[in-house]
Amino acid sequence: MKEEYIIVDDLSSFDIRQILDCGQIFRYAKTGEGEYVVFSGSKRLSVKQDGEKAVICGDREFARRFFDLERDYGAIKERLSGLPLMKESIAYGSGIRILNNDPFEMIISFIISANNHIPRIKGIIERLCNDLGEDMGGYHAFPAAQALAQKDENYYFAQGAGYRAPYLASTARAIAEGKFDIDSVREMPTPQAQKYLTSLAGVGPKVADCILLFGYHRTDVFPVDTWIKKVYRDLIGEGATSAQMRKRLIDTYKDLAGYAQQYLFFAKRDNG
DNA sequence: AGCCAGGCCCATT
DNA sequence: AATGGGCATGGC
Repeated sequence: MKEEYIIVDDLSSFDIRQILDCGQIFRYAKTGEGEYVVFSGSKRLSVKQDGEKAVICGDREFARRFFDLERDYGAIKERLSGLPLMKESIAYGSGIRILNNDPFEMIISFIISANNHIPRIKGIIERLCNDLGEDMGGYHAFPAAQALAQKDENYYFAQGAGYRAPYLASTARAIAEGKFDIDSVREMPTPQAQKYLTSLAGVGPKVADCILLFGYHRTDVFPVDTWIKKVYRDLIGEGATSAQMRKRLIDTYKDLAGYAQQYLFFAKRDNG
């Protein structure tokens, strides 16, 4: 297999550390200073970044889409910078990009993420991949729905999924049996897509928004988690429910809400 | 040691 | 429609 790579020489909107650490992906590892390996579905990419450029090794066409390289993040940040709360968080996470990750992987991963710690989420997902994912020669793919559907909730308990175990078994089965059609989500307006996704066990409003944002690049959503609640309380005030926060934040940032959410989330969680 | 984590489900009101 | 208790696990 020939060695393919992409060079990103404009780093004004590309920082691999920020892209990976902003909470949108769980399968990656730091392999050195400015060096990372990243997994999505059955793919593996490696990235080396210094002060001048980033080099992405792996399937070029896949990488271009995965890292959302066609999109003008300068223009997005320019538009957002005039809106409330944005200036400082954009300055802090100026190299963030929203990945185009695999929808099924996002569904399973964010079910596991509910009320959980990121290091533990990573561990559970890694165990599932090693155990049930196709051996790609040196690493394992994310497991197919059919592989996950063959396991029952006892298995997921044993992998450390806790009370999410039955959700994983149920959702994997629904998808493997074709009762839930992952591709049909693409055709749905966002509210309908959210409603459809929440029909899956373990998927509520927040997890659905994460799936839509990271798996379908639907940016008119705003996942409200504990970190966003902290931001909201600090900057706006007490008393609002998650649904009220979500509505107000989408009203504020509109079609760019998903981007705004990542800048706010990362600045709060990474920087405090 | 106890609090908390990228919340959801379900019973109750 | 809205609210609140319960929940497995392990990092800190």
